[in-house]
Amino acid sequence: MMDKYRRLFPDLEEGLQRELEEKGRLLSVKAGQVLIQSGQNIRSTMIVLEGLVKLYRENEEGGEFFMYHLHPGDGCALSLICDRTFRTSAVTAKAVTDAVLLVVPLDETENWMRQYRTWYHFVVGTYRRRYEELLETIDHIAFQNMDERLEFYLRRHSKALKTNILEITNTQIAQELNSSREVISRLMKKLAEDGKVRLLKTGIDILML
Amino acid sequence: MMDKYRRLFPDLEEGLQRELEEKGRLLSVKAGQVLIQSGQNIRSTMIVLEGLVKLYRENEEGGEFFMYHLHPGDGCALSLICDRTFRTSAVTAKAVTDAVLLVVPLDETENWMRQYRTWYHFVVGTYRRRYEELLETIDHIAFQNMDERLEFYLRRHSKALKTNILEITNTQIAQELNSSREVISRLMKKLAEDGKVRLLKTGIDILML
DNA sequence: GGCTGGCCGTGATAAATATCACAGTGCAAC
DNA sequence: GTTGCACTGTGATATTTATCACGGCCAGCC
Repeated sequence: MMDKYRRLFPDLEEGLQRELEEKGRLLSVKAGQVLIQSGQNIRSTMIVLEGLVKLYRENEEGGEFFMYHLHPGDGCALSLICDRTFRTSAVTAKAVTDAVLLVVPLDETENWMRQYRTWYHFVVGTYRRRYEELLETIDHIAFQNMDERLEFYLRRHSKALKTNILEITNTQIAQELNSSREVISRLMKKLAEDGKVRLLKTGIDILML
Repeated sequence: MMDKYRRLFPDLEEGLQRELEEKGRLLSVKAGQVLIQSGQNIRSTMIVLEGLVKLYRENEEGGEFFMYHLHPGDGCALSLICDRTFRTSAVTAKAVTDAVLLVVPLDETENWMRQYRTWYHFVVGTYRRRYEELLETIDHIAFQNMDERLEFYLRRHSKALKTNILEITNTQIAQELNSSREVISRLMKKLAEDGKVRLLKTGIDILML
């Protein structure tokens, strides 16, 4: 299992590699399992080695809002954020598929930052990518209508899961876009009429990639 | 002027302080001046020493969207992001008031990251705070209606500018919230009726803090 | 004075989205 | 089979926001 690193991070310094194996803890989780909940006090960060994790934002009234996915090799920029006084709203991480995570105590990482150049680049890169994804997300809610946002959502998920066929309910999509089932249902119908998707008994076939 | 640091960053290591004075360049800008535009290739980062800077997101059709302010002592998390291939939409930074910036080449900062603990904390802290503000912004566009967003906007700006009286036009607010002048005008009227603001000839008196 | 341009307010209307009510379908449990 | 449950589709309607069209106000300028 430890050789997973080598594929995901081919250029690790030897020392860092040893430290990761020593201090890191492997964690296997089932699809659907919640990894980080509301303002939990997090004292470790995690890196996805296998599977897919999704992050979303929650508010008081149970609304949730999809932010982005973490793929194998991605770190969680948020774990560096979560150890703060949090308000009622929060960030939640959930495994989309079965997944394997590498969990590292935050005490270690501060030193690695100084000692290992590749770790530094990894952290900075992680922040940068998450930040850009958030910006992209903002673009979509700020500037686009539901139909465009829905298309984007489908594309994004189809890409993340590497499949044309999404097994996902309209209800779920509505939640993650903070819309309502009926609206998604109607928009989906239009997408089907436009030949952009095909509606299956159970799932959606994305044709528009 | 260089003693500005001491107030903003009282705990700098001596070495870092010397480096900042040596490698950093002071830059004075006028209110309204644009500091970072669209996918410019940025090779230096900046720290606000005096004044107020605002960041917003732009899209193709000239829409803009206010993200957050930078206050004295705040660094620009984005300059670490901007040196990437950018799409048509981009981030823009503009001085709200006359301002003084400290500009530091990015080549230096990577070393400081390893050498100086306070710099490390400064950078991580910067990322963390900007990230949180983005999340907060997302909350507002995702979960709230215009009236609530407007209130939040007014509060935020009044706090940032440390004044109850905002000299700002409805047109401008509409742009930054990606709405339209008429909508803001009507909502503002309601806010006035509710006693939350007072509309002056030129400006808005915020009563609701 | 009489333009002009920028701002504001407002009614009328349109478009986008949310909500409500209800019926249908498939499926699993009893 | 029938009951319950989760999901879906759809019409009717309400709410929110955007757009259009207009007139008024004020400051700067010729």
